[in-house]
Amino acid sequence: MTDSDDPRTKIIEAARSRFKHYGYTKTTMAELAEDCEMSPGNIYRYFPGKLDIAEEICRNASIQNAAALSHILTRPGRSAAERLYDFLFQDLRETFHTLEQDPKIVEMAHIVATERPQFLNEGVKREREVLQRIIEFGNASGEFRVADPVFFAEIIQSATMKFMYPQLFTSLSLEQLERELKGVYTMISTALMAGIELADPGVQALESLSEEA
Amino acid sequence: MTDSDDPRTKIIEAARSRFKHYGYTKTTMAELAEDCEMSPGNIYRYFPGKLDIAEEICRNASIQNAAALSHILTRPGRSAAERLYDFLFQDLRETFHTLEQDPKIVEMAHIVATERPQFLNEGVKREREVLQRIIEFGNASGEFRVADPVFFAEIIQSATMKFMYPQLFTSLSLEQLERELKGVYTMISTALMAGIELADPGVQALESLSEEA
DNA sequence: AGATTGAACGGTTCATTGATCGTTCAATGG
DNA sequence: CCATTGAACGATCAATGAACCGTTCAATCT
Repeated sequence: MTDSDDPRTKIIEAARSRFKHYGYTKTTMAELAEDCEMSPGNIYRYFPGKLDIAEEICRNASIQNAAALSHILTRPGRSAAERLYDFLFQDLRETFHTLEQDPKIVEMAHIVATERPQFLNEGVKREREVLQRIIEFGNASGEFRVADPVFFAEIIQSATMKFMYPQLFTSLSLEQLERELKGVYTMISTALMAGIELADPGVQALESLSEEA
Repeated sequence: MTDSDDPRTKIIEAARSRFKHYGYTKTTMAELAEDCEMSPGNIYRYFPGKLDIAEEICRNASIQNAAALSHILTRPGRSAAERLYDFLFQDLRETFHTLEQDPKIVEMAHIVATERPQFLNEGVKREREVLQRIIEFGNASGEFRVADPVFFAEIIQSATMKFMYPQLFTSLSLEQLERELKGVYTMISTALMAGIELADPGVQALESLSEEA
């Protein structure tokens, strides 16, 4: 492998292993350096700091997750609604299981999300692009009638936030989450198929509803 | 007033004032007792502990909020969709402003929610009953066609969770939250009007969708 | 000269101790 | 005899100082 010669990937791999087993805070730069057979100072030739190593590990995982989700787009013989269903449930189950079975990963993710608020947006945006393509697929096949797929993808993310970061918000079991997600999915797909006149800047039509009678 | 003679309400009022100005943790039972002109020990004749006083203050606020929301049901000349809109936006604005302008209230609410996990469910249930009646109103007027109003009220709460506890989850401005909420509202009302065959135990029909092709 | 080192720096964390606070209950008062 | 007190108890919190860790950089090596 040409990768393991690259000091950057060597550091990333050593860090991923240590962060997973001992946690981010319990891992010292000295230990990391020893694993890579270099001095602590030398790590800083490849990364600005410890947090940037964790960020890159999380980003790689997020990219891999988004890639797995994008495969839903090319599965043969599925309707747009079915692809949306697959997307939502695959994402829920995937994140639920990773967060469930190791708390050390949760710790790292939480620290990166807190210290680098912009990072979460990246991942959300990556997933939104897949959602958007599912909606456009539905529009093309005649299944959906959505005016603004970009904005509607954002709305779907708003409405399913509870299920995308499961144990951050609630302490519900996977069964309970899936039961509720099925309901939310049915509501979303019903709206998609009914044809929704939703557009991002078109808020004037709604504005009149908020006035007092 | 017959209320101010009652030691319980006297304690609640003194506590609300102190918790609001100095915070829950910074208020001591000794100070509370002094305000009520009694000994610290005597408070325990009326409340099991400090946390129970905070819980009752929060519960009163939640009940008052739910009562204000239930007034939406009797406003004259509004459609069911408009009432749903009022409900969602009134709740967002109300909680946003209280949490925004008083960090001490946020502290108290956060502690009560953490130490008494069941408490949040109470408040959610109170609001759900109002939502349910809005849906039933829409069914009766012919605007909506919802099979299971109780379950669908729960689904609306799942889909609008992001907006009901605004600053717990995101750091978005009120304007951004309202922009997204308008989108989610449009999606919900579209589904409601399209007529949704959603029922709580009816998950078999969806189950087949999750299988691989 | 560029790559690498590892000791030195300063900020943070950690354990220890002393004070404070929520809670209890034997003693007091009515 | 019941309501109320306030001192006493144990748990929690704040303050102190020491150890540790992330980061830097002058010295060293190749």
